[in-house]
Amino acid sequence: MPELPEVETVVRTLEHQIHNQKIENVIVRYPKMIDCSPATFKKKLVGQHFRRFDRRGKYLLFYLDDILLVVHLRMEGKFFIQKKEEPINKHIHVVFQLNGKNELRYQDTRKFGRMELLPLNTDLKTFHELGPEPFEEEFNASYIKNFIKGKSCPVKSLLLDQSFVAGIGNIYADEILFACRIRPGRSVKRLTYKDCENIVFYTRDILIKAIQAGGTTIRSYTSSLGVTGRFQLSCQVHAQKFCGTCGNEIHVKWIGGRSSYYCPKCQEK
DNA sequence: ACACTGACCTGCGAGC
DNA sequence: TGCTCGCAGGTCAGTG
Repeated sequence: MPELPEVETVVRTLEHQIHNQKIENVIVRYPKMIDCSPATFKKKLVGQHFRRFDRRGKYLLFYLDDILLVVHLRMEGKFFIQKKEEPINKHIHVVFQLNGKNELRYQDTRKFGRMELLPLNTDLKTFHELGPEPFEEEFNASYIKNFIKGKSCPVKSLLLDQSFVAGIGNIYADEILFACRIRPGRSVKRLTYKDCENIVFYTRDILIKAIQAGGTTIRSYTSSLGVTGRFQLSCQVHAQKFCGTCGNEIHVKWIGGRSSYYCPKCQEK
């Protein structure tokens, strides 16, 4: 699933492939995917060029000449650069026809992804109620201590809360907590200052390693150039049967509406 | 204000 | 074999 590292990989790959390309036409095949009418969407995008590429949390940011196109891939959203004559499968919901032979196609089996158009000067700091980026200095142990004051949720829910820190999803939340030796169900009330320091350290450590892996393991699909960095970080606990460290059986618990994987031996309550 | 639940979607695998 | 059912996961609206 696209979390921060995968979104980062997609952004950098697309930047390489379609920088300065012009949108000549837009076809919206599933209107619920966008935040306005297909006619408006098309009108605002045709004639624009892809000038700059960035990421905020799990959101992809495409800076065009006069407008900002924001895309959230949710669970299964993928971008492909394909030749215009290539057949369009039923899961492709938005097509950006570019100058030249190619199209930028958005595919999303479960139709969960969303696209929106915003002014170029949109304040990304408070955008979608997002918290700091994991690599910003603002995300530190004192910030965490302050954020959890008066709260009582499980620490797993804290990591998934995008207003706490932007970009962590279910898989990396489990991996970060394993590295910190904290059980996902532990209340944030029981986090020590040292735990908070560890959360900051291992969040960055794991995300950096995942980004690096994403940069090197992009898989090409059969007839098209895949732009989704489908890396799979070798997980220690998430979706594993046995602990990568002690070999103990991994437990799965339902926390905050998500399955959470942990090692009862390596991670403390 | 905070915490939890269901809706949004489709494909896949388990169980009958 | 063919059916139903539950699960996967990010975000947000709605409820308690």
